[in-house]
Amino acid sequence: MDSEKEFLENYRLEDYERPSVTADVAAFMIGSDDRTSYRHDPQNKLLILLIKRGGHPFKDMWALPGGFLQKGETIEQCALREIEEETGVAPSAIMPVGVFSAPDRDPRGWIISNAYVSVISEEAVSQIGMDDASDAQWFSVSFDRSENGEHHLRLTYEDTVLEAVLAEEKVSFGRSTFRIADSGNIAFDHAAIIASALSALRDEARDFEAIFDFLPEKFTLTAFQKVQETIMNVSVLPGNFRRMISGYVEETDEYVRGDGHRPARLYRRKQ
Amino acid sequence: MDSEKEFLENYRLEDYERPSVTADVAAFMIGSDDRTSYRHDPQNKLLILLIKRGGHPFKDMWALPGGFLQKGETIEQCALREIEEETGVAPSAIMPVGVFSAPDRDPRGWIISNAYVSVISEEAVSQIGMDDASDAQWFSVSFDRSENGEHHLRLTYEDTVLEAVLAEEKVSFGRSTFRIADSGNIAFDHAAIIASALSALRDEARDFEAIFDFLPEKFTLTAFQKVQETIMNVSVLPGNFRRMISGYVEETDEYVRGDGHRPARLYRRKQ
DNA sequence: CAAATAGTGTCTCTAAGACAATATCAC
DNA sequence: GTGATATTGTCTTAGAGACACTATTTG
Repeated sequence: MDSEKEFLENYRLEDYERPSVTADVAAFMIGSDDRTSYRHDPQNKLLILLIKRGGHPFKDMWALPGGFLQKGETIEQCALREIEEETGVAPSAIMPVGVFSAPDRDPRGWIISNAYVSVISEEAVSQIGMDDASDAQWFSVSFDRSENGEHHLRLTYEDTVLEAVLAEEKVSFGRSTFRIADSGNIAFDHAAIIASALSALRDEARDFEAIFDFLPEKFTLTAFQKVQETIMNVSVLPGNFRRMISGYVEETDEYVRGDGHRPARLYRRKQ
Repeated sequence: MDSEKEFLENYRLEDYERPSVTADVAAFMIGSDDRTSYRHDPQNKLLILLIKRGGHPFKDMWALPGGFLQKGETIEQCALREIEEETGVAPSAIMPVGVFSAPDRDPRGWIISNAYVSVISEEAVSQIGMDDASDAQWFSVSFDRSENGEHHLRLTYEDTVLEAVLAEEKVSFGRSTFRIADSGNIAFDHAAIIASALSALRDEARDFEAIFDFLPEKFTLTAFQKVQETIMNVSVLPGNFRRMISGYVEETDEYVRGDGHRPARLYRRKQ
């Protein structure tokens, strides 16, 4: 096994005038904690898929799933293909986040990354199952703004904690990008990509449409609300939430029972 | 001057595994009509910059300004550079719209386009001036949804009318893309890029932040409102508009007089 | 019955839409 | 004065936040 230095000396993108192009995907899922009592409903967690790198550069560090654009496919197809290769599941939704093209972002050379957010429903993944020893794992996500305006991204999987610090930089059109102050041992510039992906996800989740992609076809309104709260990191009073989404969903005749409290009606997406 | 067929036979992107990467920019400006009477304020028009192609493919057709990503620059820098090369003016704002990567979108070969929206203030452009015989011209824009759900994009400059028809296709996250039904003699897939750019611009203009990029430092509230209405293609009662933006602007002590009616106070962006 | 969630109703507050009324200038 | 835009104020309405109250289940 050669050193990273040796590896980089031997690795050489030939000097054409074209960059290599990749798609990197921030794939999110909503997971559930164990329930603490027979009647207490479980808490939700926002999870993101990371891959442990097997080779140089950034060997043994965690990175977003992604890969090179191949001839004959679109960049969206590339992003979908990469997620399916890693999880065995096709994401129910995909959305572009931005293009990361700083010339020095990849030590191998001139490689630009098209970043995507994708969303996978919990039931699809649980049917596949994921090996604990696998190099692909779901990390629990927290992303908050601290007092001094810095953003702290914290990704946790069992004993592994990746904690990155990012500075938000306002650019035109009222948009913002993230500059890495501390990569927290996340490979490449992926800490910044994850921060942008979370921002994009939260922006979209405000109009409820993105939420359905996390849910099965039929769901309780409380499940809907918990997903929304997990993504947005806010909380709404249940009565008000029901009123807000009433136009987006329709009743079914089915109920969920056996949870130690009043059964909840199942709803589905309207239209 | 050889034919397009001959040109394509001689043009050959060598068969590496990497695409060529371009930035194409939809650069918008707000222009003014002539005033119809001494006391009537001029109407506004939304304008977009197009370049007449001098070479194959799509020779003599109109296209968005753009060009190839060069080593050592980011894709945003490439987009800014292309606009400045064509207009002599640096855009006051730039925003990514999407990546267009269909394998057959460019007859020269595998070329993917990073699309950007940019905004240029009228005063900057009018100082430069633009030659009527130039291959770069500002086209007036109209973009509407017809009864059957199709979108009609109409770009006009003097006698030249480009009229494209696009179908809106819903993709995940409540987003939509445009498929070209009739390119209207706009080069490449640029009709779809322009439609996406207009959608993105209208999305952003809803929170007023994007509007400031079209305006000089000091402006009247009516000028602000007209820009917003021109972009969004809606109209608001003046009294209500003033109330809505009151939090975003602050008064100056200056007034605009000489327009055949009551002078208007100049405002500036707050903060 | 207790604890938990499911579901309904109502009061308040804010922001947007409609619209009326006044102000001020160039000609 | 006339016709245009500038500016302010008020009435109404729609929707979100707060909160109280009832309903229904499991252990």
